[in-house]
Amino acid sequence: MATIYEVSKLAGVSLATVSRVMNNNANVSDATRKKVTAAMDELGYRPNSIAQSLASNCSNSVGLLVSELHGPFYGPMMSGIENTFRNQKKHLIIAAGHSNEEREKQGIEFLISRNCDGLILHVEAVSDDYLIKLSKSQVPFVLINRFISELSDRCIILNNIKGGYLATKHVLEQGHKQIAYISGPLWKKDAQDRLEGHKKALAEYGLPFDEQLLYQGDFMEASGFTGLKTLYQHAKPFSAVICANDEMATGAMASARELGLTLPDQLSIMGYDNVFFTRHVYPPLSTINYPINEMGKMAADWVLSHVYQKQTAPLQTVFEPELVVRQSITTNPQ
Amino acid sequence: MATIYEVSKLAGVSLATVSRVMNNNANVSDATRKKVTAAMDELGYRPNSIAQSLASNCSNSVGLLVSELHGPFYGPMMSGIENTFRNQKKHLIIAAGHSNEEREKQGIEFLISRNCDGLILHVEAVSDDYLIKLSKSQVPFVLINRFISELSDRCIILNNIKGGYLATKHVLEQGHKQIAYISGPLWKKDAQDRLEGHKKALAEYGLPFDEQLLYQGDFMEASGFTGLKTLYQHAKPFSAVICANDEMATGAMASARELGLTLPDQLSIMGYDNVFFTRHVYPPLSTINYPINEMGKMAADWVLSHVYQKQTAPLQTVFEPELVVRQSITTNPQ
DNA sequence: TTGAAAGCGTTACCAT
DNA sequence: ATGGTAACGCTTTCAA
Repeated sequence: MATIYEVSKLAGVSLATVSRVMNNNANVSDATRKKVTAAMDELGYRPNSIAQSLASNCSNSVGLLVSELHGPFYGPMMSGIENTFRNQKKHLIIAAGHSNEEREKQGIEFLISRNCDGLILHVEAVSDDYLIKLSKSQVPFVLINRFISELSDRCIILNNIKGGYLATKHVLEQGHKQIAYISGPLWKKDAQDRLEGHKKALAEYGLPFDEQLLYQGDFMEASGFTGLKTLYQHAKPFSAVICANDEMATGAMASARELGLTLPDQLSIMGYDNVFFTRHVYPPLSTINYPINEMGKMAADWVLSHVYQKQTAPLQTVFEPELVVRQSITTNPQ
Repeated sequence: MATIYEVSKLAGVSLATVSRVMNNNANVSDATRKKVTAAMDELGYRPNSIAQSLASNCSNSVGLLVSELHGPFYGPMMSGIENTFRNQKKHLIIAAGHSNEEREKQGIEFLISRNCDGLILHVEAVSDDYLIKLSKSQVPFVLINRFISELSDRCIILNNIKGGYLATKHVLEQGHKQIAYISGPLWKKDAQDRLEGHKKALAEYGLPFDEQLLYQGDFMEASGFTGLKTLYQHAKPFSAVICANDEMATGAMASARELGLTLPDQLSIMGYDNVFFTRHVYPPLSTINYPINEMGKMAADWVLSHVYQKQTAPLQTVFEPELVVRQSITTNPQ
């Protein structure tokens, strides 16, 4: 592999000049620039990005930590991010945190040890304090789907209260009055917010919130399954169940069928996230759109702007959810 | 950030010695090793991986090119890969090729320009020749889901003929005799193989293969939709349709419902890949398992073994598909 | 077992 | 506009 040194020799110029044309920087005369590029072509020269990184103290790499690489949620997010970075010649180093505190910390450590210039973090288990402390350190980072007031300018989030509100309002508008709710784990802010939105909509319709109609799940499919089952067996009757995410809604669907209910006639089900497979379940699931792809892009823009001082479209920090009506909610029940 | 130099000064040893204990290499006396680690702790020393890479000519990074970062197929593959690499302190640089020749080439170029020590490629659009040429160059790479005989030792593939055979055999065993087939794009080897397996099973049951019952799709959902529709409207009757992947099967399901068919009674549908959402469609889709997660891990092991000379479990190059029976195939039709 | 010193391939500052 | 040269932080001979 040819080095900058050989290029400089062949072109009859100094190292510095070659470097200048590489970074098509500074003032280089057209004549020498041509000489140099010709030499590069002749030698098939490729800059060594590692040497560049060392000398410039900039690795051009940004770390991305997600909970899982699989699953319907992270794919679109990573897509958006990868795309905007590649156009900018930055590269993505990806690690998984598995929603587990130790592994999230390890992942962050790992990314930092890889000399990432910046980090995009989708973390769930690590504490606010940890992140606040981290923010005092070297590496700049932006958070997706997490709000910490001390770090509010670097939190890219969805308005979950509104999303929760929209979901329940839609169900109410279809005439449902007895509505069960399967929440996420309530120590998570997004789970709280979605529930809060639910209550808000209920209140707006003059309906009391009934603890008996609430089941606390964990955002995973299985908890939707058992959630619906326990609600159905132990609670008062309800004609609709709202799930705090699509995975649980899917679990609830399976559960409903096992209970012998025909969907959506005997039970309406509402999801949240608009994960891609919700179109494919049967009946197609009504849900709340979570523009995770756009939010990923925004996180990438944040990094571009804050870490690399690039011009980007104006940064936006909170995104708005939208109702997606499909066929899992029945009208005028009973 | 402390450097190796400061550590050496504090510990009262040379640079070389510090380097030795970092790579807990060579023979270093316990005494000095202790001194050095103590100094490191005191300074909070973290090795600079970029400097290490430059000096050692090893970036400890491996490039992964997939078609898409989202979608049900690549997630599990990336998961398997990330996991085995992180344990080995290697990191993954991910790029997307979008099943497009130019972008795949760009992606590979990009990864190479990032000084990856090795590459894992899931490419579809790039030619065999290109890859053969690439194999003569510096970077070692392994291919997933692609077979090139000249490169057979670095092709990690599924036995698709067998998979296609298994799928059709299962349908035949349930008593179906008129079976339609929606294939992938037939210029792709895997699509060909799956179809070949289909024909083989048919032949085994003494049934002729009927071109009229074949629709060539493109592995995307929409083609399953239109595929079923055109088959249904123009072809002779059939009681089952076998799709060359789950996405198309999902499209076919939607199509069937639009045609007013009740599933699975009036039409049995078979998928391929066992992508995770197949459990959630209704009726749950019978399909062929594609152990993509394991294959990803194997690719990672290949790299570990061939690039980093690490000991790994024995390498396996072709994987076997398995039948997954759910509820989308009806028994004894008509 | 340890140390000295020459790289690794760039960038960036200071001259000219 | 161009060149000289010291970093960048580590690894890796080669000697001792």
